[in-house]
Amino acid sequence: MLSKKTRYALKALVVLGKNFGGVPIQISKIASEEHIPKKFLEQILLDLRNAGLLYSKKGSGGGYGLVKDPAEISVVQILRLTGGPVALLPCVSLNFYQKCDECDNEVTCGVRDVFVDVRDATVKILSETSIADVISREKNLIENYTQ
Amino acid sequence: MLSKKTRYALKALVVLGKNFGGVPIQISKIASEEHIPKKFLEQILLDLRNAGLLYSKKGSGGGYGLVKDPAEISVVQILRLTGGPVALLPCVSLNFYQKCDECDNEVTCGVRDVFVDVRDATVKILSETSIADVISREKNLIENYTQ
DNA sequence: CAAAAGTCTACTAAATCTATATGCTTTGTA
DNA sequence: TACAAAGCATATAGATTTAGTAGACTTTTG
Repeated sequence: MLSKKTRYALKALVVLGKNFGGVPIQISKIASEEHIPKKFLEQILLDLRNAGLLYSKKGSGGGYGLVKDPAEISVVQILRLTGGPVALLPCVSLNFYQKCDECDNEVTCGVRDVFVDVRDATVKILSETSIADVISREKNLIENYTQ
Repeated sequence: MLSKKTRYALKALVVLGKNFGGVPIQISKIASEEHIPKKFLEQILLDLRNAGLLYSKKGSGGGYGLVKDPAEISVVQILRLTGGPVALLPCVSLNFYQKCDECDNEVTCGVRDVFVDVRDATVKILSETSIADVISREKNLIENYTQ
């Protein structure tokens, strides 16, 4: 399960992605639109800023914006930035690897082997999907929904 | 991430699967072989028994065994039994669905849409993989490893 | 200068997960 | 028949993580 942090980050990036090229958007605006606790969102956006994904502008008229085109930001990148391992087992995680304490030899572990496949499938989807893709999916969904 | 409970369950089922058709195996044996806290494993196997997956035999010479052929037990089934939602978002989970509190309309949520795909890919793999498959994967891995 | 907005750190509350403890029941066998 | 082996069941403790809150500070604009 993704953490709320990750979910909120994705939601916020979609908002910022739609606004790419425009004037900065305030945390409080994103927070109220997306029903995210403002103080929590502050921390999250700060993280994303420190990771180089967002720029920020202080003072009146300030806010946040994407540094890169939303098409250049993959969903998997956000999961990793916000601390969410993609893999379902620590011993299978590419970026948050941890040895299984209960495993004698993980190289010959059948369970692990299965979850390597799961990880690969997940990473494939999430690395091929950008924030721009999420936005366009949303557009399609709204079209079909209101039809 | 899968819980320890789920991991231990899978490990134990692999042991029991290898022994399918034989005499019952004791909790303590599985626990020591797989480095699983015995008391914890007791609870887990009890759950699996109550779910109809295992039979148990009390008293001296007792233990646990699989009710069904390991080829008939899918990995996804174990995840679900041991409380591990397969999906990465609650609003996408087939068996542990929960509404996203922050979402106005989940039907038109682009983020959700992406994770539906992830879920489908994961469920496909995990439902097509049985305990017997895990065992045969393990055999192959050992062969290649010792070569 | 005042208000708007982000920055930074610390803390707390709640939930969940992992593990342990305790006492019980059933079964086989000496 | 007594005793030991083994599972059954529930309660509880401890640890970890997550989610959210608080408060004081800095920068920018008007």
